[in-house]
Amino acid sequence: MKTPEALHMRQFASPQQQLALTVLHTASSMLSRHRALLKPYGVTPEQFNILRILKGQQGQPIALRDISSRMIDRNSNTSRLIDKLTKKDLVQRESCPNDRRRVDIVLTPEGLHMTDMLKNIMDEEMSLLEEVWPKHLAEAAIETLDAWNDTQP
Amino acid sequence: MKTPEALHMRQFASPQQQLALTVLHTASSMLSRHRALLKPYGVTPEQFNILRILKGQQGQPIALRDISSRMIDRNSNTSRLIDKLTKKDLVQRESCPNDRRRVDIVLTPEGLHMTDMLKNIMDEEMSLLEEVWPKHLAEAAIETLDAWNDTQP
DNA sequence: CGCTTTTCATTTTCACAACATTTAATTGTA
DNA sequence: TACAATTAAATGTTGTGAAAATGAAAAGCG
Repeated sequence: MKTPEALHMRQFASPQQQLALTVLHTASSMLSRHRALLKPYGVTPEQFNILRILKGQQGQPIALRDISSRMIDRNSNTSRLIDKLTKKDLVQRESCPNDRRRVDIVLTPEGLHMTDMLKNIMDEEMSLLEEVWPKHLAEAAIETLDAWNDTQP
Repeated sequence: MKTPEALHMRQFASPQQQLALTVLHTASSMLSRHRALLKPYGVTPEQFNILRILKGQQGQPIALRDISSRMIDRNSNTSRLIDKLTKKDLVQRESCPNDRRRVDIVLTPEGLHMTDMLKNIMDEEMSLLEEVWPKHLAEAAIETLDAWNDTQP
């Protein structure tokens, strides 16, 4: 269902305002799908975001603070999310010898396995997008949205 | 900051996947701004969403159920959000004579006043988008995103 | 050195989302 | 008409995001 229909809005103040609402609505809808896809595995999209970042580290430890700064949602409570992942034995905290304030995080073997599996599921979901969005239109939309993101600190 | 820089991602699996992450990141960033803008008035974006829907009704009552169906985030607990707004005397519950299960919601005069003020603030915020997004690019991005939304129920 | 400031992680508080259950009213149907 | 099924809203519980407060360690500086 397209955004105007979904929000029961016949007309918008401007195309720019309509795009803003469309972005918010689309993100909410995508996130719902991701949540449902990951749910059977007891992992939330926010937790998967962390797993994905850790996988990108290829075994190299990364400080909690640096995980936070790379997350889609900057303000989430990373400490608590790491707690959850630790309880599931997917990640492990390690003390950082040269700076005792820091806490390094690494994937456990089990966490790596889980991440690989979830990544397959999410990649499959993402590949559906390729049938909906022609490459050049996707690239154009990225440029448009990032033009705004670039005005933000 | 553009999305790849913000997420510290050098490259993406596909432009489509990059767009998905860009949409999620943009929405999160926009919502943060809205939250901060509305905060001085003790209203959250979710609550403002309801106020905006009610204003669109132009004084005509609307059932709680119909508010839910028009919200950007479909999953929110509208009953409780209405509670918050009622406590602030911004909206009022009214019994619906032809169906006593339903509860009609209307803006109070104070709520209308508050909504007008907040709408001005949000419209000003939205007008900044007009400087960033040329009209035709905004229209193109809307079409692209809604092509995906249209595949969703 | 000693002191303040900054940085990093955790904890806390509040608001909302997710999901299940409950209560009440209406509809459908034998 | 009786009664089950459905619908609407409220409520209870748990988890989580947002933002601020707290505590501990390091850095900066007179």
